[in-house]
Amino acid sequence: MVGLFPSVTQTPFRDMQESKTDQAANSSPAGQERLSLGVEQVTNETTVKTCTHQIQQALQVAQQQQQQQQSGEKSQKSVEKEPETQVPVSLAMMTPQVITPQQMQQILQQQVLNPQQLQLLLQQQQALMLQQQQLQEFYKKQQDELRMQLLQQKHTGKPSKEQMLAQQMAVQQQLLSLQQQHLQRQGLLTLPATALTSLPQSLIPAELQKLWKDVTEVRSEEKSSGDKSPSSSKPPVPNQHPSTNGHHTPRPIRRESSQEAQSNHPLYSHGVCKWPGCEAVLGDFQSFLKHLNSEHALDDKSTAQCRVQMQLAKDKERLQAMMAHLHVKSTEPKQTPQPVNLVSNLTLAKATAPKPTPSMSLSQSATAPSTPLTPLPQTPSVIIPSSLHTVGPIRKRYSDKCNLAMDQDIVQNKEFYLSTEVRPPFTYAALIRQAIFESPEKQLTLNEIYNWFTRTFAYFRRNAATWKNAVRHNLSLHKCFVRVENVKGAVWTVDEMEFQKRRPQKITGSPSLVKNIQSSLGQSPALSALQAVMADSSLPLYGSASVGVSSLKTLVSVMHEGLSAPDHDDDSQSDSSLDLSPMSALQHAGFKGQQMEREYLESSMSPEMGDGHSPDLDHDADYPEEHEPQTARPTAFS
DNA sequence: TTTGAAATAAACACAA
DNA sequence: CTTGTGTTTATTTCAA
Repeated sequence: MVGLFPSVTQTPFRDMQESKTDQAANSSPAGQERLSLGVEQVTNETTVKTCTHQIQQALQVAQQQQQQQQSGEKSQKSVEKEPETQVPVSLAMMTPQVITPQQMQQILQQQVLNPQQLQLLLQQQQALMLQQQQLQEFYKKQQDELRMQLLQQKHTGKPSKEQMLAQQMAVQQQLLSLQQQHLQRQGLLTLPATALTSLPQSLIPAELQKLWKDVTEVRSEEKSSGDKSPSSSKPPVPNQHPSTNGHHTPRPIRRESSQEAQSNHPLYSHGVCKWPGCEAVLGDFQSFLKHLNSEHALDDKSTAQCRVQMQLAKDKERLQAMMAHLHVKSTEPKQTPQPVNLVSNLTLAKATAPKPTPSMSLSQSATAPSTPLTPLPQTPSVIIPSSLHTVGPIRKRYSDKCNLAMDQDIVQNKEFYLSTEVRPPFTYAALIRQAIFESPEKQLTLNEIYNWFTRTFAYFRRNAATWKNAVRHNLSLHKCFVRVENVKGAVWTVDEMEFQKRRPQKITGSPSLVKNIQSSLGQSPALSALQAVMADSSLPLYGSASVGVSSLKTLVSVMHEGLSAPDHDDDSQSDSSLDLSPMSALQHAGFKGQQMEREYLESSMSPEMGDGHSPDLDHDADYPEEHEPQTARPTAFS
């Protein structure tokens, strides 16, 4: 892809093309972060290893802050914003944050952290350690189970890394919910004092307590002497992790309570305080506020509880990252960075594809959220960030040859395609054919074909002018598409004979990939699409996950808008609601050879095939026709 | 290096 | 005149 960049030159349409190319090229800084997600992140042990790293990060952050403060600039903003949102969070994505006392001591000695930061670190540490303990238990248990299952599989079939990962993923999922239940049941954290006593010695020596004490003392001093904390002057940052380095974990809550005018307080619902483990019943909102201020004020306990919640969130993100990881690299764990070179990434992705992935079922189900195996509704959203850049032309598609595979793919990955702007790995011709086949009458008007595209693929909700043109072009170009005139106008049908005729001609896409499909039909081309997408993606998946998918999405679309110039319509929103109805009926009842043949014989040009069919092609019209006051006219230049 | 298929862009015709 | 539809041509990219 990149390779083509410099070569694009002489055409009169260069402008447009370049803009496209830019999009593609833009996606280059890809997977630096991605690489850091190793297989081992599932295991708990690694968390310890990374402590040092974390500390270093923390130090850096702290130093940064110090410099800023010293430089006399109004540092509040940056102090609060930058470190909180950037460094630590992405860091946190990787591992739970646990700091050894020694490290803590070191920080203290270096005095790069202010007391508040220290306090937070400590609190965080405590909460996390507690949690880690619990986690460890679960992990152990689950991993044992895993082992058992794998052993069993060894007898029945070949186990694969992917399967294992999938299971780990499932485990992680389970874990998350278990964790939540667990913690909530316990009223999470009667902490920290009680918790401290039960923590593993290796992690929680008296030393730490001492440090803690020091810190709290300092803090109270500061407090009394006039706390000019950022929080007092700064508007709250929504969605911000009060995390890692953050001053004032409880800040958001406090602010909320003071500002709160509406009663849709996130911590207040149906007369019950939703503070973790609280559940206090409070008649009205006022008393809730009082309760909030008195019971959940800025204290150690609250802080720790916040930490835990944060950790839960992080774990959730971790899970998502894992899932994303599995999508991308299900064939090859070591698909390394190559951040710039899309080509090599793509090649790599392709190169790995041949290896028949026995676990296709995994990726399949993973990409199809509707599948029982992966009930996680957010599945697509994990992928969204990367796929947001409308992936440019991936010249790796399944030819029409793999009709069956394609059908299956589309069906099985319907939600995936619907929610993710991945280019479907099929040719326009194949897609058009599919669209027509899915219609009850095996015929569609042009507009209905358009609708099918937008309805079925998120990808085709952009650049309408482009792909619509392509659709028309394909309809005209290929003999296999027959225009039939009827009362209502013209509809398009598929001449399957013709279609079959051209099939053997060629197979686009890597042969091995195709072979793969042929050999096991259940496989998911979406995987390859995904791979391509991920390879193309410029978004550091992990860094981004910490930002939050939705905000990221916004960000990316902004980027996208800024870069990709001329044509795209914003028609996509409304129809995200549309649902499975037409698709579920889509077990297209095979091809009626005779019908098509007849039409074929009548020659592709005969107007008035009559038949009066198409009584109701309007199953398309049921859909809120999203978009499209949009002009199909090229707006790019004039 | 050649070649064919597909994607993309665009010009043009024509009817509503 | 605009828009949607349909046809055609040219160019580019990719993979065999």
